[in-house]
Amino acid sequence: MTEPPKLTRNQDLVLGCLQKTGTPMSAYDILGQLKADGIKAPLQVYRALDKLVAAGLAHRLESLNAFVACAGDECHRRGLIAFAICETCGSVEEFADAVIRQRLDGWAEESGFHTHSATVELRGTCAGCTRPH
Amino acid sequence: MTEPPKLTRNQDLVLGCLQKTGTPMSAYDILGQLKADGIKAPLQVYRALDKLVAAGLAHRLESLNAFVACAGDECHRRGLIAFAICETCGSVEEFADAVIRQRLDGWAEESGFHTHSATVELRGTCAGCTRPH
DNA sequence: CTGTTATTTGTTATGTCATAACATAACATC
DNA sequence: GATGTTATGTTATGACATAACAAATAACAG
Ligand SMILES: [Zn+2]
Ligand SMILES: [Zn+2]
Ligand SMILES: [Zn+2]
Ligand SMILES: [Zn+2]
Repeated sequence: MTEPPKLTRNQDLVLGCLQKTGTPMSAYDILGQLKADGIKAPLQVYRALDKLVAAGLAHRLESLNAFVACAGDECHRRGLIAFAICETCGSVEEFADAVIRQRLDGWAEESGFHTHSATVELRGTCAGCTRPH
Repeated sequence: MTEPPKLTRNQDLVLGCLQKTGTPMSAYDILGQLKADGIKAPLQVYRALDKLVAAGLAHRLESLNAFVACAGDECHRRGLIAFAICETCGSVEEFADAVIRQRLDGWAEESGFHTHSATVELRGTCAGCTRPH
């Protein structure tokens, strides 16, 4: 449905790093990992992240000031995504809920608010960390 | 219903500053405003903010890395609050939606996720800024 | 009142996240 | 190959947040 974004070298490196790690990373975490690949300055990372986020290939977690590769299990790239972030193991689950979206849209409509973007993030403990084995 | 928290001097100064301004302020914004009152270091502000947020008298806006006084119109201090942040005028509206809360709780229940805190923030343009006059 | 404990405050230094500004290189398209 | 556009490299700086320790103050039992 969406076009292949054709990543540049830096974008590819940054996305690969996020995917390999699987859990949220700060831009400086990524920078540290990619020193060997010639990435030397924060801006190189932030610029790549901007594009990846815009393309829906990565997400910014506002409550963490960090980034994570899109899980992409379902085609959620249109519409509101929620994140559940485990504070113990760092895992992130993405889920989309049409009802939540509908309620937020409904509130906006009633209030005359024009939404540009929405953030829905849960912080807590994931199932795996609650029952250790 | 909840007891009067009995604010300390610094907490009172910081809350007053937030209330007077009405729109989100960073800790350093507050610091700048309160230099005259003897507040000299970021930590004094952050410590006061921690307590105010814990008491529900102020809120942290994750997507802004900033803080705002609680609007407190309704007794929303128990349960999930959503924020609509105008990117034009900086105004913030708080609202609580039981259905959203229920959906998030439902997802958590199904997934075995134990939620410690939730963030719901909309960024966009408020009614006043959409229709200027 | 007095000693003990817990909380709050003051202060310095440092750590972490993000962007401004400007120069250069790569790439497309005519 | 000139031109406009996008991506990069680099240095410096700005913005947000906390560590660590010392001093003052509040709370409270004896
Ligand atoms: Zn995703
Ligand atoms: Zn976990
Ligand atoms: Zn509130
Ligand atoms: Zn507005």
